[in-house]
Amino acid sequence: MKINTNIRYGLRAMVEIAKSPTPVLQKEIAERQEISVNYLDSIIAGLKNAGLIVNYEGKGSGYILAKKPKDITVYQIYRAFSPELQLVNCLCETNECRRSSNCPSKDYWFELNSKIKDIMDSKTIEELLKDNFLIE
Amino acid sequence: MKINTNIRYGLRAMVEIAKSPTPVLQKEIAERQEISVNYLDSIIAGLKNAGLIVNYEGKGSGYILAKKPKDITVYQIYRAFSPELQLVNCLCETNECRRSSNCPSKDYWFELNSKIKDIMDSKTIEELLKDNFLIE
DNA sequence: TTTGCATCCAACTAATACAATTGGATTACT
DNA sequence: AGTAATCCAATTGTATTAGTTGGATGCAAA
Repeated sequence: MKINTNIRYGLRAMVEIAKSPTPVLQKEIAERQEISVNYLDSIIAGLKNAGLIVNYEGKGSGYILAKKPKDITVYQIYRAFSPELQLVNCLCETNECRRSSNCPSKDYWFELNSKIKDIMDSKTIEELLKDNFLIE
Repeated sequence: MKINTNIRYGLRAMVEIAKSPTPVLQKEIAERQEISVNYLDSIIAGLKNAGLIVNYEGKGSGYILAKKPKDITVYQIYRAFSPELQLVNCLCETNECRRSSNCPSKDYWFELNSKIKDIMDSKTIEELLKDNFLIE
């Protein structure tokens, strides 16, 4: 069970954009977060595609959040790169196995799945920054 | 984010053993759970190695739980096949990156990591079976 | 003591997923 | 036109995963 690079970098990029008072260039995110500019390409694409960030062209260009930090959750970022969380394949009706209707394991994985989703969906970028600010 | 086959099958095997009033042969687990006997080899080995099941030889042989169902948690089964849950590598001190001390992402992953561990460690085999029995 | 199961164990393979790079196309401001 | 940034597709190398194969070992009934 791991969090993959898309999501890790995606969250870091979002934090970087959220922290900045002015629009941020991809290059700047890459530098500040020490991520390859090229690799960041697909990360930015994912975030943009998911409607989490927008960019303007021309002078003073760069990326900004598409919504308020309090309206962006970690799960939204997760979803920018992956389909709905599905810890085990049999949680999806089309992949159910014959034992499904009476399977303690499946029931448990479903429960865990929901809880993880909840934890990710109840944490916003705003809270993330606030938590961090308190420690500094 | 996925639950791998070792752990899925491991949990199913544990449930199968817990449900049975008498010791269960590997072959029986395989049949009842529709898992290849051979593949089950390594699953059983993991569970046994972790001290979750034991087997006796001779007549009436088979596997039984090494502890009471109420003392076996899902996280123990997880641990039979993997090191401690570590959603992202930088949670481990030896893999920390330079930004670590002030990284909102890391703090969040740590929090999520703990919560997932808690959810897995607070669910016992006993509860798993009880929950399932209520539905039937 | 031989035969038959069942467990035990290591090596191997095929398939997939992951992280990351490359190279080039497009866009739009200067 | 030139430059810088974004956009996009294809490719690579590596690691992980799921699963198979084949055989060694141990025990007990015949």
